[in-house]
Amino acid sequence: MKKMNYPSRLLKIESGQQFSSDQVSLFESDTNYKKTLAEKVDKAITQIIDLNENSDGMTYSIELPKGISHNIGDEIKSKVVKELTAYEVRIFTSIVALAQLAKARSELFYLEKINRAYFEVTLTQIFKLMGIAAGRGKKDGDLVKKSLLSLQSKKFIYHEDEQFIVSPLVQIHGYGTEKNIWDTSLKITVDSCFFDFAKSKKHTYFLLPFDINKRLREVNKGRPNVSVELLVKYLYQSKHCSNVSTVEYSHSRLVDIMNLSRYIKNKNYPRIKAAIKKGFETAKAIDLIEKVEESKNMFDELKYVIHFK
DNA sequence: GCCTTCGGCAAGTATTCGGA
DNA sequence: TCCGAATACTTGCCGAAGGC
Repeated sequence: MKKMNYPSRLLKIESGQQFSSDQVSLFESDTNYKKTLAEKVDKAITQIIDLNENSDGMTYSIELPKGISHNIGDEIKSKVVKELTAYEVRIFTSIVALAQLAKARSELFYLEKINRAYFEVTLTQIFKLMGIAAGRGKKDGDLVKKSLLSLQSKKFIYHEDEQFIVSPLVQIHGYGTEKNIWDTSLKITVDSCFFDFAKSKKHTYFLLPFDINKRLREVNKGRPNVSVELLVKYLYQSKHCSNVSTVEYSHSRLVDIMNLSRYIKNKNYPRIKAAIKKGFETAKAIDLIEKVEESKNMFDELKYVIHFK
């Protein structure tokens, strides 16, 4: 198996794009809808603050999707909102791959009542999919463990049928305390958005190479950039879902999907272009795209025409 | 003169390297 | 194999520069 089926829905949640503009306008116009969401979010925030105040060294947090305006003060936000790191994005990729491998071995179990899937993994398996060579030191193990823990203490907001869900996407149940951290089996449950591929809907997933994290590590040294990792996934999605060899992204769309508003917030505008450039350079380096041309769309806005390999 | 933007700095984070 | 140091890169912040 060379490629995994990556659920499009998960990618949307990762990049804060889980609500369409139609849904966003519904939140703004439909008071009932808005109230339901606000109540859920408020409840989650209270819970997070509570947990953080009485915590065991863990930091709990929430991801707020784009377009959903909610009255949360900056002071509260700084306490509860923590953006996804590139490492966490890579963990998502690894977990999707492992869930799929478990499914192929009939070792993935769907728990209907909580709409989650259960399976078991080892740190060695996660390591391999993170692209880190086996037999590395304790420090690397701690790093992966830390990201896993950070992911499970992070709540995401999304939609399941007519229901709002505010919940972690990945949860680890029963961490092994054995000395051999590498081959201890970790009991994991993931939300249903991890296994959308099980349904027969067309284009609810796209193909992503199993060794994508390894390739990304090879071409980019040092601390990884979350925007670059997200763009690469979106480009794989575009390639999978399109019959033509080129695809166009407007500048503002890239700012959205790459979550570049963090630079706008700090007025670091040059970093936006730099991040986009680095994203394309990375995609070229992993042989995903051939070249990118800059052009203008019908609204005279900057757009990028991407030629796939 | 005020506001926006830039660029540099320090702190934080991930990775590699090399000595014990 | 482990651990700290060095390296590479990101991020947040703040003051200086520039435009209106």
